[in-house]
Amino acid sequence: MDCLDNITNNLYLLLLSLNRRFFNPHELLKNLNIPLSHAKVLFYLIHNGPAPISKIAEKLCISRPNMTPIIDKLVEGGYVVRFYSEYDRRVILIKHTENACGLFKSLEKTTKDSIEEKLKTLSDDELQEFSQSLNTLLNSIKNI
Amino acid sequence: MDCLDNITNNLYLLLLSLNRRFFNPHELLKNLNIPLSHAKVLFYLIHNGPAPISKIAEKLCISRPNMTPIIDKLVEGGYVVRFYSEYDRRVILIKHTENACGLFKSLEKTTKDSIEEKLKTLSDDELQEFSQSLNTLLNSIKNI
DNA sequence: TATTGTTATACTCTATAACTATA
DNA sequence: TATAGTTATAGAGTATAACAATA
Repeated sequence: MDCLDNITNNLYLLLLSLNRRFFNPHELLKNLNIPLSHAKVLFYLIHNGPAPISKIAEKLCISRPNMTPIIDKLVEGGYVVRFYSEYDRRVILIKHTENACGLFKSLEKTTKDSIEEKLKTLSDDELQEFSQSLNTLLNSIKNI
Repeated sequence: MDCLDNITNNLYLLLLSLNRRFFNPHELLKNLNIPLSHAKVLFYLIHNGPAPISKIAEKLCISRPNMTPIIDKLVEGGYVVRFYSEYDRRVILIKHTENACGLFKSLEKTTKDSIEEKLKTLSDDELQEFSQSLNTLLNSIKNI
């Protein structure tokens, strides 16, 4: 029976290996050719839906005053739109556009193509075993 | 038999999940309370040994002129030292100190503690299965 | 002539305090 | 009085071109 320490260490190693050999989200977002903070805002909106500026700032640890130029640039680029809340006229909500989705879709495709290239170096048997283990991990992680 | 597309997609999902639920190296380095570029230089030196300034700059995609203030700060903090190459007097080599090792060691401990906390929510059976799958993945990844 | 590291400088991103408008 | 978003502004990080020392 592996002890918890050992498993923890292996999971730590797995993360480092995956991030080195496949991709890490930080390097990935840099490939969008927009500042990292802008990319994080788009990523947040795509995964969480429209949100007030203060909420985005709080969740992403970006200071509220800096949100103004960030949103300005994203509006300029056609990646988000501003609209007032119906319930509180102080609140401005931000919503991502189809344009933003397209940006991330193409990034996802590039990444997956690169992963696929690397997986091809495994034999069929190895790949099958790899796939089963992958499914087990994904299921366990859902329970955490 | 799972197709390659499917496996690729699952690996992509695994990376995103792990980075969200456990840690991602970028967020991790931010916890060092030094700028990300400084942390990356230290990480590079610890994993690759002493190196000339231009080489570090090239590998980490940092412009050479910006290396000067970065190294200055790291020297100030006692994390690295400069020394001249014996073979080429133009070259200044950078070496990390024990101080830098300590910084990363404590970061690693904090991270592993947090991972361990999360793994504790799994049942013994789940944990055992998790551990086996983890080992399989680590082995396959070595072959990629 | 080419390369290493530096200086000078302008630009962008970031952090803090103070402001307005709404509640 | 408290909150949302903005403005103003200073500071830190980054990118480009030009420089001195060495090869």
